[in-house]
Amino acid sequence: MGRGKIEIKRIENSTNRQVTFSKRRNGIMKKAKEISVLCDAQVSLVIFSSLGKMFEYCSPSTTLSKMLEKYQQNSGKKLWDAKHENLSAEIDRIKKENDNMQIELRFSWVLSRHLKGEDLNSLNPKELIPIEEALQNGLTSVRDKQMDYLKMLKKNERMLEDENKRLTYLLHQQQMAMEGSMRELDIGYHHKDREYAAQMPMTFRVQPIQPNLQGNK
Amino acid sequence: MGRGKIEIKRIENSTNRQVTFSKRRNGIMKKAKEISVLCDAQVSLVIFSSLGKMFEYCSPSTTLSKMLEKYQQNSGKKLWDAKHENLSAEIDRIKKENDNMQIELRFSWVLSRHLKGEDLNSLNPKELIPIEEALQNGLTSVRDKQMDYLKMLKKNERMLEDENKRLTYLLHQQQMAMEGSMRELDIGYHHKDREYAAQMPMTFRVQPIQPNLQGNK
DNA sequence: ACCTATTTATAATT
DNA sequence: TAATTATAAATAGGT
Repeated sequence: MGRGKIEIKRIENSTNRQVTFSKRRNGIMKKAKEISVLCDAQVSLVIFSSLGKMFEYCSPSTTLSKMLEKYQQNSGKKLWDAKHENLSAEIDRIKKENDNMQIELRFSWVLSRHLKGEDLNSLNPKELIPIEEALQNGLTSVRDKQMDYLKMLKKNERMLEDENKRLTYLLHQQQMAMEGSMRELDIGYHHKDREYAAQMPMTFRVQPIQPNLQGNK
Repeated sequence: MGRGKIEIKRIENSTNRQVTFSKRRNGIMKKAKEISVLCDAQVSLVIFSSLGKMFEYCSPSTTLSKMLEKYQQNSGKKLWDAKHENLSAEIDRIKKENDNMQIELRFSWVLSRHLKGEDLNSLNPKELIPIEEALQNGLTSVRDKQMDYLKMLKKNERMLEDENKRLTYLLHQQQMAMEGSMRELDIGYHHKDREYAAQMPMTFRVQPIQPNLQGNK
């Protein structure tokens, strides 16, 4: 069917192979269409080239999905049931995980409730004891922690107060020094001290800090 | 391609159509095989005759399932619709549920830990307050419940003691009555009282109950 | 991609 | 239905 007869075996020359593929692909597609029309048949044809490019034909009266459905009915072979079973298994796995978590959650939830003193009627006196202990311990821990925080705050406060005093003192000293040197340099402007102070940037004005933290004796 | 040219349209003569189908089916199958071999291509071909008979070709290097898998990847079309979609949706749904539960579980777990006085460093002082309150309430509830049980036990104990006294009294009376009537009926057997008592069923012997419950004053 | 000699497929006939 | 055969169609190799 050409200038020379060819053996049906892989064409080693890559270019030739490509060309032949293209020609024969067209040919087979055409044949598929023709048999569909002439013989009222349903044809589905999927071709992948050696480079992975895909080509497809499906008779106009149907779809690939329908064809495959019929295929399964006809052949008894399962095309997507493997996938299907994988998914089902996945579902089972996740559901199990879910159940376990639900149990854990329920457990944790019940414990929380008991620790909050709720739903105690479901417990017998013996079961109340560890709960009571846990609560006692919890309360102790929480109060210890609060005490820690308190101590920390007070310590901080003290440090800030000390630092404040120090700064106040330093600034006062500085101010005194400045006023002193000004008086020496320019006695005439002495009466304008208030104006001068008003022009001074805020950062240089000395204000004793009023801590608003509540210290208890 | 034959003794005469034919138009590509449905062959009305049924026999001719069948014959043509058969011939062309062979032809197309052969072509499919050839392109597979010559061009290193993968071909899947499914044909249904107008009477529903199925014919199939698939390149030896692959299977229909694999081809269809590749088809889906390549085309983005979904072949295994409803069932598959449903399962996937189910998986998504359950996974979401799972995630939510995990979050809840984590939350509940952290709360439990806090209520047990663990991991308190992750809380700031403000957050400690509700925990402390919850613990205080919990402890109160638990102790109330314990007190309830105690009261119930003591009440029970009292009731049992009273009942005991009553029964002891009744039995004693009965015994006295029996001994009296025996003495009247059979004075000669009076000295065999001890033997008689030994043959008496245990249930009729009066024993004062010794409660082993610890009553506090 | 086009051409065309040649092979191949197949429509009509037996 | 199967074989035959004349002819249409497909295509290999060349340009």
